[in-house]
Amino acid sequence: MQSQRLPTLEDVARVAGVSRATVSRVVNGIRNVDPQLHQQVWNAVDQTGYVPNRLARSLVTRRTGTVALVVSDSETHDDDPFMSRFFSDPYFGRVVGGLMSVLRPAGVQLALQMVGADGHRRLIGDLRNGQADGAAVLSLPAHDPLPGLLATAGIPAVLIGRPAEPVPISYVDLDNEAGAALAADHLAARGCRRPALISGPAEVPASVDRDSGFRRAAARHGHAWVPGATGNFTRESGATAMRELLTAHPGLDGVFVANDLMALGALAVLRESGRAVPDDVAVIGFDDSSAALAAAPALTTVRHPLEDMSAEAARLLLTQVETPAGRVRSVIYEPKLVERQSA
Amino acid sequence: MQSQRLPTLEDVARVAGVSRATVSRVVNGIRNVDPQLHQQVWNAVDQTGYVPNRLARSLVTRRTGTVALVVSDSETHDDDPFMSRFFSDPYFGRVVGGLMSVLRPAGVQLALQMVGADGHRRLIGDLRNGQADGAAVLSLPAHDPLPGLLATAGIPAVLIGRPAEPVPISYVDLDNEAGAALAADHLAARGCRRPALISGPAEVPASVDRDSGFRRAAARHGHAWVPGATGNFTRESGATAMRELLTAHPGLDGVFVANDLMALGALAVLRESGRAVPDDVAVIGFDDSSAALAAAPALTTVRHPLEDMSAEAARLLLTQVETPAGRVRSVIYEPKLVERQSA
DNA sequence: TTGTAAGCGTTATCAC
DNA sequence: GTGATAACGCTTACAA
Repeated sequence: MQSQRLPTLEDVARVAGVSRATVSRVVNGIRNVDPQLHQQVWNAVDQTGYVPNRLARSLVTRRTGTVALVVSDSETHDDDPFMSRFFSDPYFGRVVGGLMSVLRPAGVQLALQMVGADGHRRLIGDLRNGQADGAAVLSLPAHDPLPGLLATAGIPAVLIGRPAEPVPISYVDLDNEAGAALAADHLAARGCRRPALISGPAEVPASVDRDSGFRRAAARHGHAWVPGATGNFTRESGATAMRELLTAHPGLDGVFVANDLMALGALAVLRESGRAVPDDVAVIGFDDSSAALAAAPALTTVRHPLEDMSAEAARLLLTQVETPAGRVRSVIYEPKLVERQSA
Repeated sequence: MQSQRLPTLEDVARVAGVSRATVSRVVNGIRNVDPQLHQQVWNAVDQTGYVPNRLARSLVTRRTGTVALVVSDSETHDDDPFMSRFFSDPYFGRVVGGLMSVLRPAGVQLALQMVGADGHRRLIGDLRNGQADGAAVLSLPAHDPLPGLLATAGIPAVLIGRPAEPVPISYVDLDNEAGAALAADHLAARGCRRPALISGPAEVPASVDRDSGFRRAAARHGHAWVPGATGNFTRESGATAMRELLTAHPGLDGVFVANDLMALGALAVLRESGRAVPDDVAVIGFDDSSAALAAAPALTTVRHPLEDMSAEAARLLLTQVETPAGRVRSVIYEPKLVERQSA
């Protein structure tokens, strides 16, 4: 019971008693058309239930009204399901929400494109072919060639999170170093004498920045060296890292954790170990995701305005789509510390 | 500096010294072609950097290799930003992850389609026009006409969460009533004498089922009536509801909350009020989302295997795309109780 | 202002 | 096996 063929411009034209071209003009709101016919055409559209075929339209206009959200698939190498981890991280949802908040009013749709190391050529080809009008790219592994490929292909694109190497491509980012410094300062101000650090994966530029930002600021406060452990941004990895740290440095009295999810894990381990937060150990997270409020005690954290950043990314992207000649631009957001109970 | 026109089949054909048709056959892996030419063609493809144009292809094949993830926009009427709320809820990410786990290996892409009450006709039209091969639809408001429209249009589609009214359309769902009953039973088994209930929004079928399932089971345990309050699935609304409940029924000793996020809010309020969980008040959530583990104490909750369900939804959808004639099917998952510390 | 006709890049149906 | 050629549904010069 396949549904019937849909009415086409041709059908509408026949009903309205005009040519295909005229119907096209009316449907696309082009002025030069007799009000009389204008009306006839719209009637015919209603009568036939005509809906323009976007594919056909895009084929000729080279515009799709869609942008791609490109997500790197490369982390899949950890055998554990990358996808469920990535997608259920608050990060993904916040980005989608932010993008949609400007895309939707603009009538632009979002297509999710997961791309592995092998898929680059295909992706670039699809984009150049007009599969989408542009691409928003989520934080990639450090040396991913994608930004460069997009740039040289001249595809409207914006990165969410700076590229690891300089590339002539627009991006939005947070000043991660400054954010981490805020955390170090706050810990120092509370009087922490033995701060420690739980970092994110070294392949992610943001991790690197948070790590160096914290260490640099800690050094300013007289801590030439800060013990650290590394996680992969999941709650579990945060717990593991905290355990390591506690074993090696039982006397630590403050810890900066590179994202809230890992901080949650750290909090749980501290509780198990009988340490009070913040009195015995102060904990500062990063992101101010929903996890921060869920934590007990509520997490002091560095606010990462991801929704705003993503919305801005969408605006930059849309601008680029309109004006492909435009300059490469970057927008850097300033983090701020959200003081709650954990530090 | 617009990038050049991409090579087309025609270009490849010229380079390979064959006809367009032959190139098409080779690229699409159709057998009847001389191994000699086969090689020539692939060489030409490499040499030119040819990538098939999906739009053009889809226009004729009526297949896009894309499915739509349809999200209702209707909740936007609460002025507060629906999008950020919806997208940052773990629900969204878990669904996307589940869908992708089967779509991605199948080489199928996902396009996000937000649709308001006005957008139905357009959406159906786009889908019938072959904008996507099928649609996965996320839990809609109770009386949304969309499922019916999809069914009568004969569009391959599957609902995640049952339709409020019977409609000949495939869906996956959780036995929400049974899940809520599990919670009621557990509370009774712990010896709770004064259970209470925090429900989700009445427009969502799942809320209704959890509500009725809990009440019915509570009745079996001798609680003819259970005091309740209603939230909207956000953490804050859970806190508010808990406050109401505590004011009206200070003696309650157990509460079933219709999702984990609201349970988080409830937990915070109970803590503020000086009540110990689970000793003074036992709390059971629903979903077993990441929030459940983040909670302190860790949340006892009803497991909702959303990733599995979404993966199954994707499989059902793909099957329907292959075999449009196929039967309407539903798959109902059994919930189970995950005992942690809050009850 | 309106119509005619030439594409957009594929696939698919034919003959050869 | 392979190559013309007609769709697919639309936009857009160019004519009228």
